[in-house]
Amino acid sequence: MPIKQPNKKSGAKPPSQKSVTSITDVKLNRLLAALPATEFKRWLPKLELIDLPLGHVLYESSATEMNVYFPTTAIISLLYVMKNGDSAEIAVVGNEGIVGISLFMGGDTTPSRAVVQSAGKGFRLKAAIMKKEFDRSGSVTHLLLRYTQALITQMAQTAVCNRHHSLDQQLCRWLLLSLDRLAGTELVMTQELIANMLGVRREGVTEGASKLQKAGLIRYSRGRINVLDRAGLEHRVCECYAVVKVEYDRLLPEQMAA
Amino acid sequence: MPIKQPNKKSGAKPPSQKSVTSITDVKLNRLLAALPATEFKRWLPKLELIDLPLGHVLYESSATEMNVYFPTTAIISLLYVMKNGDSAEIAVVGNEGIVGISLFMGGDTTPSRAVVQSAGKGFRLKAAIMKKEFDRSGSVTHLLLRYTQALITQMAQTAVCNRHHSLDQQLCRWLLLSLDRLAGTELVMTQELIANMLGVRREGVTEGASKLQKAGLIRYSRGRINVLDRAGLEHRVCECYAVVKVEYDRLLPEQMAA
DNA sequence: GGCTGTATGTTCGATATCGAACATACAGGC
DNA sequence: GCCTGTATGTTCGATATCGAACATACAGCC
Repeated sequence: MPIKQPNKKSGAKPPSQKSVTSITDVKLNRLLAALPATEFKRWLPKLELIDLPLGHVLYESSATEMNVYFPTTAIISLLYVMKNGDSAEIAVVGNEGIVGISLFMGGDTTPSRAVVQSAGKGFRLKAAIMKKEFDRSGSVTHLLLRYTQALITQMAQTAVCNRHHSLDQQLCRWLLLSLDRLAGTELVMTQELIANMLGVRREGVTEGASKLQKAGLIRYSRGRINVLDRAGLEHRVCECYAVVKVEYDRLLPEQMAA
Repeated sequence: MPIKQPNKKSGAKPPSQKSVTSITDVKLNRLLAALPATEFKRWLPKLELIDLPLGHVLYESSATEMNVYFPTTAIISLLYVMKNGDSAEIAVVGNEGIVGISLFMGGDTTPSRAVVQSAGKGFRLKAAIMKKEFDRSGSVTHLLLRYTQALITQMAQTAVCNRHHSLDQQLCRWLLLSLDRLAGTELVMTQELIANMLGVRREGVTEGASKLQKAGLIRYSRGRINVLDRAGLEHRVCECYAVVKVEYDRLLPEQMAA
């Protein structure tokens, strides 16, 4: 069962793309939507709507992280890059979450990199404001910490999945995780990029995707993947997907799971 | 450079093993030692010293977690167990940390299991008290969150390591992580158990350990491993060990890094 | 000092993924 | 409608780890 998404892409916003922050847009992010009214009102003028183009780096491994981001229609990938250039995604963040948790966790930075995996929009909040707001209200603290725990589960499960499951299964997991964070059924994503995220060879992804296409579950061509049979993917995926999904549903506020 | 440990095992406590909680013992855990004086005094009578024998399960995947634990001389392994019985360690906690973070993160439980990997002692604090104390003082909140971020780094790096590094390198990483959390240079641990933690075959560990022994870095026999050349291990280990080490030193309070 | 259980060692073929090199084929600009 | 770059497909042998079966060897108990 997919996380339902508001039926709205980056479009549907009339000529009013001025500096006025649209409440409707802000509520696309489910953490922001879950804020108590008081906080929501206070945050609103501080939130900057920004474009997140494919490949854009929100923060780099060792750099001081200056802001946090609340994706609305974009998907952000958190990945670790090693000295030799090898990389692996450790978690993915969509409109259910926030990018830059180390800011309120107290570390300011983390050794990971945050990259836009699927283009879209999101809101930015300045570091100083975020820190202050985190401590100011218990509900904000608890909301963000519950989200962080969900994220921890995703990371841990990724570790286990990397150890024990086949590339094919991990590809299904990755497709489903992305699908849950998108409005439609089309992913704009080359196999090369997927390989980078999963930390495997591009050829491996080609083989895996080819099997899925032959089975009629997906259809792809030149950087566009259409999911035709979501249930089919769920049938092939390893248990890791469900474990993470259940934890997200359990930990995130009611209105968010809907 | 190893994390220095107080030179004290489970021994060194005179006939006074009554219900009186020893301040010296409590301070063996570096999070507890870093508490502000006020909190330390308040917590002291609530902390129960307990034995943590090898293999003891502190909490199970789905069970409600009733307490948190501050290891002093014991080492706890956080592992995920899959339906088919395969498992993998996602992080290890020693006297620098706390077991049961999901309690104050707001989830109460996590889909992981906590097992004693190296016998020793630790302090237990009741769930209700922990929750209240977490919210009561900003310094406690921040101390525990900084530790949590360090833990997150360890998990993420484990995920990457599982993906990209050889069994031999991971074995070195595992030995060093354990060594950092022990007083001496001897690990009481069969190769079978190490295999379980790493999520690999026992034979693989035998081969890896055999190489290390032939190289003169360790010596082992029937469940006891002696590290003879720590620097040699550090020379063979992958970068993952250092990344985690640096983050722990950076994030944990001064007196802890010492 | 022999018995027994657990820990470690060794071997086999099977499999998944890798690394590299190269073939095809589509999309968009001109 | 052709050219070119990027995306995808295919093949090769090399390697690491697996799964299973079996051999050895030490420790502690009687």
